[in-house]
Amino acid sequence: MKNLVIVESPAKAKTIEKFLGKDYTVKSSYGHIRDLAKKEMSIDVENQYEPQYQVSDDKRSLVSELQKAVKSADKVWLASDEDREGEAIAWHLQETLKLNPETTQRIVFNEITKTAILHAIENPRSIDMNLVDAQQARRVLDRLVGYEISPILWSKIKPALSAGRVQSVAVRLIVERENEIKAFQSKAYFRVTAQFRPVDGNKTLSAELSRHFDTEAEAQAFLESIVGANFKVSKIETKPAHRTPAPPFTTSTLQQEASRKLGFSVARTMQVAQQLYESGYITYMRTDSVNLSELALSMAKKEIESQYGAEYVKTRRYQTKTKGAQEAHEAIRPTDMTAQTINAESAQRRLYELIWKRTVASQMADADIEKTEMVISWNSDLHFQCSGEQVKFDGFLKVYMESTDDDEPTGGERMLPRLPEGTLLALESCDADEHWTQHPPRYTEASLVKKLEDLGIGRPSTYAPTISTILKREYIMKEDREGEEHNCVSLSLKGGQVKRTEKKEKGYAEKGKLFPTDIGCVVNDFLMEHFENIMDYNFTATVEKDFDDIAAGKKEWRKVIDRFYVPFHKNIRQTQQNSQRTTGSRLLGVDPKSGKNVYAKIGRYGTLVQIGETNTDEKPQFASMKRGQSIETITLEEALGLFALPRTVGEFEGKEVTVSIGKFGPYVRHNNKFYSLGKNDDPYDVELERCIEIIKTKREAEEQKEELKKIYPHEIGQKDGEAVMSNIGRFGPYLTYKGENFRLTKGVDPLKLTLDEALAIIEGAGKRKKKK
DNA sequence: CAGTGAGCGAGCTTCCGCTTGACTT
Repeated sequence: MKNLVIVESPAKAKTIEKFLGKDYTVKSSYGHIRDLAKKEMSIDVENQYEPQYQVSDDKRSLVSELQKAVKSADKVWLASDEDREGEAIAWHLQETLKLNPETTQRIVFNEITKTAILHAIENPRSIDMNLVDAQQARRVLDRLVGYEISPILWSKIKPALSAGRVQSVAVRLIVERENEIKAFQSKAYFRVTAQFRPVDGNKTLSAELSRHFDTEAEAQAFLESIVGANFKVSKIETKPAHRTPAPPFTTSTLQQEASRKLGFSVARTMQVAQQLYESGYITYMRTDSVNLSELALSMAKKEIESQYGAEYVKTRRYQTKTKGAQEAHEAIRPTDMTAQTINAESAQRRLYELIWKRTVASQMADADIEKTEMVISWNSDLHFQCSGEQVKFDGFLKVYMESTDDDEPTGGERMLPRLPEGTLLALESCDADEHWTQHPPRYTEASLVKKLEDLGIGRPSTYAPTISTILKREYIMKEDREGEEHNCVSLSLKGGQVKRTEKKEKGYAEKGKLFPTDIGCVVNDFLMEHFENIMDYNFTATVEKDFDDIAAGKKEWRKVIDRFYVPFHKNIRQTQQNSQRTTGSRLLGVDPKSGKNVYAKIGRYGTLVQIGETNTDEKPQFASMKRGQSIETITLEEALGLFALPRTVGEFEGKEVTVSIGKFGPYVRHNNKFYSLGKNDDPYDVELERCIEIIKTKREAEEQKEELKKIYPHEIGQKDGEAVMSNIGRFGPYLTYKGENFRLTKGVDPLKLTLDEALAIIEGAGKRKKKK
């Protein structure tokens, strides 16, 4: 072996190996190989913030494998990504593998094409320590912030909470949006639409009044005022317009569109995209760049020409405008543009088709549109207006149209009849319909990602994990909510008469929206009070400027960190000493039975209600809140209802049946045995019948288990004097041979396996193990 | 396995950004 190339991703390694030929071996580092140790701070604050790096446990065998490869290579090429993290990965590799900086080649390419790679090989450089230092500053800052603030939350609010530069701001966005919604006052208004017909024609025309009315009386008066009025077209204007396609996908725009068009969660999009990437269908899916390689541009051009004709081609080179973008990769695109679809399972196929359409459309001509605006007047200051549009040349619209985040579906644009100015119109009907103003929309996972990206917070590889972190910490919840119901009045003018009807209407339902929890709100308030600068939406942008200066060699990373850390750490010490324990406590009222106060607050294990005072001789009573209850909305009655557990539901087989909630959730207790309640059972109103059903089901399952115990472990046969056994475990059936376990694929009946079949499975699994 | 919430004090929790395969009984 002459040349060893190390890249970050194994799929990338496979592709590159094909381009480079047999003189090159390409291996992957699987991302970072070293990091600050997880257990403690691992930053020597006293000694210039010296970081203490450590090869992570799961990377140990990989590192020794790389070490071996290095020994048998003449030359090592470090080909990690061309960005801050990639440069650091190269440096960590150089340090860990003890490579000689003099002879080690650092190469970069931001597209995986043969020309780009060969060009890179011809232009090696050495590691850029300024860029590495920028990464070290980023890493150290994030560790200091996360590991110094989190313990304060443990002592002041609740154990196992966390804070960080990215996650805490994400929670803040959701909490603040919820506060806006709470402060929002929905107001009724009347929208007036009218149907006209040209006096000497028969095609009707729908138009909207230029203003809304606040009250029914105003709307009524208006409708009465236009009875018998003479309407005419006072203005008609036709204007040409263009529409341009959206740029190719980045991680964040892919997540947004897959959410809107396919209903995918952010995590699901990334999981499916990873499968497409590993199968070679698309380029790398974690990118902030909208750039397409020259190869991609020409492939797209050819494909559009042959499918739609040359007039549909427009080669476009997009500029990335995202704050803090590092552009180490191409945009997300199909590797083969001639494949409009692929033969794969539904989710992969649909996501692929979305990527294909978006990429191809981005290289297509503008759509030419003709917009028509019409104004209808009568003897009044007000007027009716309508607009229409006609597509003259569809261009990219033939392939793809981006969706929007608006909850309100926009009416399809229609064509207007060409009526000359002065045309007299007859009023067919006019309706004034009551509507209610909508509160600002809550974030979806995807719209939160968009907001974070706009603020320059987080990276393509962390958007999905950030959302799952704040969900896991229970700072936020993902939920559906019905639209608010309103009584809506409709006034309809027809034949000179106004008719009034009234009906209940629901606002737009919200699906998969992000709501803050009590804990999320309390933690957010605490952080806003004590760590305002970290919570500032511009904090990341500000430190990124410093990182850029470090990368440019204008600042020293340790000094940048010192300037941040000294005041930050002082604040940490003061907050730990001076701030009160925060529980978000709210007084609900007085318990009529005992005359004691009832509170709702956060405890060590979640939200709870309490009767009586703490810090008195008499111990207060506690009860956990139910799902869906919150400190802010729970009523005194609901709170008192929570003390109904443990509850006796009746008798079964001569023994009492009680229901309560334990450490592991709600349970039924009978004859000193415990049975977990189902997901949909409410311990506060579950009935005896259902409890007995649960008890019987569990008994049956146990009997079945006993039966299985009689059959297993089952000996299939012997080989080399050792038994081949099958057994049933927690994760399904498996085989045992020579002290090792082998999993069976679904649907295989271990009792029907022959010895030869079993040995084949064992051998197959053994091979896979060796490969690693 | 089937409280816990006060207080005592042991030992635990925690960040962001790169990248995939774990493989249990």
